[in-house]
Amino acid sequence: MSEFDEDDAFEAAPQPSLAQRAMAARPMRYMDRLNPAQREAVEALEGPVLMLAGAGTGKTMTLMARIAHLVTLQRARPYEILAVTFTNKAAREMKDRLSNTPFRLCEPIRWMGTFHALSVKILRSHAELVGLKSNFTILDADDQVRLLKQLIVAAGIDDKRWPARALAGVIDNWKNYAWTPENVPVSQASEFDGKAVELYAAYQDRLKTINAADFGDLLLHVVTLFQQYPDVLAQYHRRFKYILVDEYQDTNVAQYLWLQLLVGEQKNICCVGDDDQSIYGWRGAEVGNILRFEKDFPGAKVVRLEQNYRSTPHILAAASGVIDANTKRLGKTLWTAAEDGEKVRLIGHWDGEEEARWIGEEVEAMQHGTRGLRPFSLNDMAILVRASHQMRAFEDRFLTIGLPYRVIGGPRFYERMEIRDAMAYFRVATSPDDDLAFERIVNTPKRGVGDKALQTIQRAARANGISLLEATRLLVTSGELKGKAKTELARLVDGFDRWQAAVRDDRNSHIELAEVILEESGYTEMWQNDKTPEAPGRLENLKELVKALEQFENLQGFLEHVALIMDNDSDNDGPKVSIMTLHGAKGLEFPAVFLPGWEDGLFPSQRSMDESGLKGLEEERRLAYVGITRAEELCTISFAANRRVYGQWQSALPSRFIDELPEDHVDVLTPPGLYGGGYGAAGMGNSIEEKAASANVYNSPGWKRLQARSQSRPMSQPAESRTVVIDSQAVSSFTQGDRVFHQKFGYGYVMGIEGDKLDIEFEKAGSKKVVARFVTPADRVDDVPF
DNA sequence: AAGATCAAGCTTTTT
DNA sequence: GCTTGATCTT
Repeated sequence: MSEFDEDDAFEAAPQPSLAQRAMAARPMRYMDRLNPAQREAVEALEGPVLMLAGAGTGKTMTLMARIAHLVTLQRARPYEILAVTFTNKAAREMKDRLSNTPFRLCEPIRWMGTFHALSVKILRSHAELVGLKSNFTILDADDQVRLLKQLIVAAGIDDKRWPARALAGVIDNWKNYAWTPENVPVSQASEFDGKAVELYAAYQDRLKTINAADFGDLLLHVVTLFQQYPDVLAQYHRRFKYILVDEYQDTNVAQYLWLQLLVGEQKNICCVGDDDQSIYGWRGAEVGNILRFEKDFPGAKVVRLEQNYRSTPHILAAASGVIDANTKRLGKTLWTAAEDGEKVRLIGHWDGEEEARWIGEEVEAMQHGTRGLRPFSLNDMAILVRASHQMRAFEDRFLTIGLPYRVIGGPRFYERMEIRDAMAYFRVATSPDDDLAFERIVNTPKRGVGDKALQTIQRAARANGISLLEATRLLVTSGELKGKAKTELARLVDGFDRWQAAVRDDRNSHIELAEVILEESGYTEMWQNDKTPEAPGRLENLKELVKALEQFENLQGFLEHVALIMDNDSDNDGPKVSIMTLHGAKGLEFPAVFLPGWEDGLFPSQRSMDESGLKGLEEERRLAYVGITRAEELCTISFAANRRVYGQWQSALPSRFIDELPEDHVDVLTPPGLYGGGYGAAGMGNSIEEKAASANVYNSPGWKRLQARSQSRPMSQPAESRTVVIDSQAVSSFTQGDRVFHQKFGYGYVMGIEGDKLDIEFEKAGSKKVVARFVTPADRVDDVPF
């Protein structure tokens, strides 16, 4: 891979690059945009620096200016800088922005990426030293659990009582602490019925034989590599003159060690973070790392960025009010020069559906400008939820009213069955020892291989110490397999021989190769013969998969990308409102933000509080802080009295965080469901009091205060009625009884037509009212909308 | 061995 | 309520 080319330059003397000379002509323009604190952070190049950067204080810009400064002053060449980010998104964004004005580094910072991505890069060069081959595959959580399950069963443990997922959790956690099986402290011995350490060791063994690493291993292996091979570490010390770390508050112990090892004598490390935005404690992140920085690096310079350029004063004040309730903080005071703007809006709803309905209408209204607000593009609006299952209510609603949306971080492209299958083929082709992948596709498409045949193969593999693929080859030639399974498997082994040879021969186009594999294996054919409504979509996805290959040099590079980078960046067509989790929203900003589901138990999440007590609650509070500070101009918080959980109705109290919002900065909107905003309440005979009593909701301090506030204010107008733009052509192209197809609901029949909506009885999803243009006649499923 | 029917567990967050 | 995995039936 080309990334490794500069290894040749490992020991070369620094030469001013073209980029540097270009910069010298127009020196340090990036400095012009910085405020004094930011400038201070940029200019403190030598020695350890901690940059405490509050939300929206221009952290990324400062970080990039620092990189530009290092290069301009020729302290380091771009490849001598190690820049670690927490997400791939952040890495990509920085790379993009660094290639533009005013930074304009023509030469990219090659060593910029997540801990995991950088670890892979390091491990590919030294895999043998940690017991892997350089073409090792990266297992995702799913593979990991499947492998562990095999080991649990093999150990004669009841996997019902001791589920593999739980063990995976334990092992992940240990890896977060960089504990190898030998290093797990005795205090942990009782985990998983006292079998965890033993199973962990077996798991690590197994990973080596199938030439694979899980996510935790990527960090762990680098740490052990550096600990055991000082000469290797010394190479990297010589290379990396400066280290920058983003989101330092999110680092776990393993990452902390990773950094400690990599920092050279000069301690040129700059860590950027915000303790108030530490929201990954559950994943092993240690806020302690950032709190302890000055102890770890005596003489460290600490710079605080406190001027916020993102949000209005009301929004900042609301966020501060919430986060102030936390106890352990380094302490920052955000301020802004911006004008007042709108207060944070707060609204209660009867149930989750009404909340979704209201937000849907509000989003539509805001597109055109409502309540004296400016119009907002859909791209400028986002709905941030605590847990991903909350997304469904919005998806359903938006689909029904035809509001374009995009789900960020939802079920991902690569997690789909067909993509995982296809990748399993690619994995075996590039890494023949990958038994897990082989197992996945050995009978997909159906090759007449059942439990019995598979067990025979596994036994042969274990007996001879070979991979499943080799074992299959053995059994096919020895004639131990019979019938359909024999001929089909012979073909499969044959196929892999050819494909593996093709992988090794780099004259081949990997794109064509991928197509050949999917074709010759019969995988594409399998879906072509499939008559279920999903089949066309799956074929479409496979095409997209092959198309995605274009951006990579080879199959392995692609597999690595998919394993590490889990986003589907595809849809940029037309404005859409975003739906994502609060965690997924970190680092993003939107002019208008909706924060639904502020109910105790949901947010703060009951589970967090049960498992981690006050610590958990404070992390939830930081999450609330992150949510509010995503908003630039308008922030709307809402809660529902009732919500369906597990299909069961449950009522909840408004979140305790609502009580923490400072009154002066909040505008209480009248709950439409309770005060005649349109749905439910009017004319149904059940008074507000009855509803309140039955739900036992409105006795909380939060609700009482809410009522007190709303009485002192004029009721705001219900969202003005809009004329719906009807695509009459689309409606009229359907008649009752038509068979239709819908992207989400599948096939169904038109039962009636109402305005621009069709009343459809879906085969799977039941009866729904759906906007006509989201439906296609069933005989034309090829050109589905979206 | 493949398809069908039934039960359980799930809903925190992600590299 | 939904999906996944396990068991049953052909």
